[in-house]
Amino acid sequence: MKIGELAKSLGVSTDTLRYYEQHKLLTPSARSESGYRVYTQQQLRQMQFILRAKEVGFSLKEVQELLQIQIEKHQHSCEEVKEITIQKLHLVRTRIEELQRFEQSLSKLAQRCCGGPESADFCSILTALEDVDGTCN
Amino acid sequence: MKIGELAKSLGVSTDTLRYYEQHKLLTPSARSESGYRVYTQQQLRQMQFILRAKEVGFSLKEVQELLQIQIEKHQHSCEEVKEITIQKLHLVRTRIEELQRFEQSLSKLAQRCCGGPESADFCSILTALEDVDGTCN
DNA sequence: CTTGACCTTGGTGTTAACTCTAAGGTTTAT
DNA sequence: ATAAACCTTAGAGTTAACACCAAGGTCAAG
Ligand SMILES: [Zn+2]
Ligand SMILES: [Zn+2]
Ligand SMILES: [Zn+2]
Ligand SMILES: [Zn+2]
Repeated sequence: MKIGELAKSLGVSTDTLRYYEQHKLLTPSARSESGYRVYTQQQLRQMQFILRAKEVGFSLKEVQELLQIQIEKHQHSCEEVKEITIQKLHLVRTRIEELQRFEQSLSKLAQRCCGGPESADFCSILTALEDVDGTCN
Repeated sequence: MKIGELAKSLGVSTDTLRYYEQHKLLTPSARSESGYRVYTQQQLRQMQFILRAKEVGFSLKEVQELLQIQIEKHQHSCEEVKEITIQKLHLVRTRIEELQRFEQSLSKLAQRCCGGPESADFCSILTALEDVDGTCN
């Protein structure tokens, strides 16, 4: 398989594949005489692993860790894998909480504003942001 | 007020104030003879507005829009202000949903892995990521 | 009169995950 | 034989919101 074929079958760009190579996520199995990258089913499966891990929310850096473990499975433990997953989970939850605070504040602000066509001179969103005690939250 | 005093009273760095100036969020009211930035109560209030808007989740670009409106209030409508708020709200909600999907997937993965000290040869997290039908979600 | 704390400008560095460009070599089909 | 489609490399650009640095000017206190 050449890079374009692999890219097409995965729905990613050739740039992405070269980028992953640079970042040690996927190495072609060989080069052709003319220097073209050559991939096998093995690499296809590895890319599928990478893409699934990304879908689940792992960053490329984390995917790299997981890949390393997956490749040398018997030198690593379940504990290790679960640890990475749990850490990511905590991170995601923290971010969700932050965004939920934003959501609370924004929806309260929006509720109080009439949203009408009159001038914003007394807009409650603006006054909430202006006043020291503006109840933004 | 000089930049250091304003920074301290707001709990931000002087770098941040200069950055905001570059990005048209806050202009000092004047310069001293020696070229120092001079700020008044007016700028202090404007910075408080900016910081409150940021706390609520607005990006600096959005804050800039809001500031423009706040400064020329009577040339703008409640509708406009509410629109910006609602748009941000939608964006935040979309992001929350995405993260919640991540959370779902990750917690299911984590639940299925025993997390023990044995080798990861049969780790269910890895197999879920490997298999085409691995139930990652 | 000399520290030391403050101020100035302009510039680079950070993070993530690509995307795009330029300048050129290779393959395949017509 | 030539155009289209593919491939190569190295490097720059994107976004957000600053942080940090160098080289130098300014100001108050002791
Ligand atoms: Zn109104
Ligand atoms: Zn309003
Ligand atoms: Zn296990
Ligand atoms: Zn496991």
